[in-house]
Amino acid sequence: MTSAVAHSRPRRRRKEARPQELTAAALSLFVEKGFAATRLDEVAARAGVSKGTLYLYFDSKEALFKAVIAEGVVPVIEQGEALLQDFPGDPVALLRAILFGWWERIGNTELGGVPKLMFSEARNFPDVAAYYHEAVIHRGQRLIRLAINRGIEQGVFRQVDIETICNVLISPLLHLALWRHSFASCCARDMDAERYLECYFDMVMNGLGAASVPSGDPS
Amino acid sequence: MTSAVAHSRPRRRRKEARPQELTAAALSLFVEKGFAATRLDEVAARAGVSKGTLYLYFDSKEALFKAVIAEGVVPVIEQGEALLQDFPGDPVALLRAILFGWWERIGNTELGGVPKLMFSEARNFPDVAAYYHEAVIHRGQRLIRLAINRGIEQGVFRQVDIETICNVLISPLLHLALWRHSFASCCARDMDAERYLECYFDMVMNGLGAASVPSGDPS
DNA sequence: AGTAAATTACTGACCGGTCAGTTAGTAACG
DNA sequence: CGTTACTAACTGACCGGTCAGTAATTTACT
Repeated sequence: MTSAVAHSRPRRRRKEARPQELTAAALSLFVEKGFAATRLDEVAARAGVSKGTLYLYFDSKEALFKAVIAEGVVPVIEQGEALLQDFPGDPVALLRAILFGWWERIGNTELGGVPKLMFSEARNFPDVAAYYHEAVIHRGQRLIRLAINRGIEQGVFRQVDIETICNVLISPLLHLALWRHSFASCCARDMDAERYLECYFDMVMNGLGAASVPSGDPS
Repeated sequence: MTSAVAHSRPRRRRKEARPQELTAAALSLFVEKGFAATRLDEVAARAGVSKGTLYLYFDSKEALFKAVIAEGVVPVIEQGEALLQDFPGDPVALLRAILFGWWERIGNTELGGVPKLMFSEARNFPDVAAYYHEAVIHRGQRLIRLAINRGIEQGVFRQVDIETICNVLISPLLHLALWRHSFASCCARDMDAERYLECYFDMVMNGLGAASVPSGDPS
């Protein structure tokens, strides 16, 4: 972050930093108000520039959308792949690290609004959807699949339909993230995230036939 | 006899049937293209009337949205409540009937697009969201909760956080429905529903500590 | 019966606001 | 000076909502 300077907003020339600032502003607003409801004037304003400037760096609103994903979510997937690569612990701990890692780095952050965005807009922007599917979903599924596979090989998990189960396993996390970015704001009685996650992981481990490990707090 | 103009449609007056026809058309289009992207001209056209007529029956686009829910989803919830009332079988069969019933009557029909609609638009239309939460979500949660409770009382299910687990249980079904109305259209081969449901219910039953079908699991 | 008057379901052109995208021009550098 | 990052005013399509008018149907009267 650049130190905030004069309020009078002198024109600044910061070609290097602009794209990052714009995608950050766009992520916030997309998550907050939805893609369609976000005006590009707002995105530009929040990034401290005019709408014209935005168009110097991105060809269209859709291109900005794609950039938000590429800068925001994809790096987290890469972190996950690195984690899998050299993970020391047992399969239960690995699976836990992946699922709770998803929650910590995506679900429980501003990025948690991205799945909602994607479900909402996939039909309207098939190109973006295809990119997201390839760069995020597919790779995320692979992460979980490999972790479960490792567990089955070691006899820690029972035999399951690996290909399918990764989608089942991620569902409750997605659900919680979707909830937070939709109904949560209009329902006093909220889902308690901590309780939800505990209940969820307990359920998953029982479902996989692994003795439920009394879990320390994530983070 | 070249009666020149051969006008298109003769005007028909069908006051009774209109609201139903309009909500049906609206459901199709909302599910197909999303709420924001659906133009009221289209809805009217599909129902065989003009946009002006639509406004004779509904005050606004939002009112039409609410009517779509009230006519489409709420009756199914009521069916579920009737099912619970006088269900003959054991808790496992009851829970199965509720969850698979949801899939058959909502997830696997046109109504399966409604959850996506709601997650997408809840923030933009808090009134509709509040109505949906009260008339659908809350009552749906109650159904599952009662079924699980019955299972615990009879010692068929293990002790779990009932309040929380109903949200976990419904997640994979929601996920599948969301998928079908978003990425499915842009990803050639993905998510076989039957296989998914089988894997899902097997997981749920193991997670609840009830031996599903096959494995001679002790205790 | 016929037919005129009254009622009501319906139409479609129109309005006003919104917003993605453009461009002519301005300020900040070297 | 020239180049370039940037701005602000602009455009044009789009769409929710309106309303003056029209066609279908019923009622009233002969």
